[in-house]
Amino acid sequence: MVLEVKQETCCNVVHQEAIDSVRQLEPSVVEQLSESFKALADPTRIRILFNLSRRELCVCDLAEVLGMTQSAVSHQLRFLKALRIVKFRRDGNTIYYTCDDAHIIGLLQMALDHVTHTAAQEGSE
Amino acid sequence: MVLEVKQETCCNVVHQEAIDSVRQLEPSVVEQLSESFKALADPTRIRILFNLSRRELCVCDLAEVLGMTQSAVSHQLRFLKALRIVKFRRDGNTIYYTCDDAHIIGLLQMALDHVTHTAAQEGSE
DNA sequence: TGACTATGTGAGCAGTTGTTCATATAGGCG
DNA sequence: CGCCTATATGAACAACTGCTCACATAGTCA
Repeated sequence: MVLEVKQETCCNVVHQEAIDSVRQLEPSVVEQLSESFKALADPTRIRILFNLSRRELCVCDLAEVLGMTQSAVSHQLRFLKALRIVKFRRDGNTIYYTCDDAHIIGLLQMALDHVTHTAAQEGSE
Repeated sequence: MVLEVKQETCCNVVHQEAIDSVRQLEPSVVEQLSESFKALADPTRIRILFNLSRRELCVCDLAEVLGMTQSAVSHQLRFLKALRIVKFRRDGNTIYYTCDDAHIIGLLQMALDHVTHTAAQEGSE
């Protein structure tokens, strides 16, 4: 019988009590979390969501406001639609989008508050 | 003199008052926002930050807890260090990391509350 | 119906990301 | 010093992202 010298982990200084004490998040929860944050992890999507949380806009309006092509905006809206973060209604040829996802808007607002608050603080220091 | 038929925007149904009413975020603000969300937009980083917000852990501990290589964890910690989201202290060969970034922890907690709350709701419906 | 318009979408491409592998660094200890 | 260990890091690579371009779709209006 061979005495196995298992090098399972990167080192031997694993603090067992520390590891045991950690509450692990469920994989599905972690996935959902990262999905939410991914939606907000892009400047274009942040600007789209910020605008759509304040008023209904059609794709053209968004393209104009963001200074981007209609196609680029449409692709991002598709992404946000798939995550059910934005809603839309059709009026003739025009499609109006909105964002009433309280969760996403909450995250965005919280981060925005922090950034503007921090900036104001640094300005007064 | 040629009559220019400029097709500047994607269409002509741009709602001018809508566009004028939009308050645009400053580019630097948008960058800061997306930077924060990017930090949380990856399952590995979410798990690292969640653990480090609850207790101090060394790289080995994290690798063990996450079931990942020391190298992979170290690369992510480097990323989080660059954003000043995690702090560390050296004790001999061992380096202990923590996360006391209230902003990031707040975002993570808010999203976590929403996910677990939503899951609980759906379970009871 | 047919021309026109607003939006959607697939392919392609450059840039980014997250990991692995091999190796470097840096402290501890004999 | 020399060897061991914990961590850091550069290169490489596959996967993913966000955009552009060309074209498809679907509604309007004559």
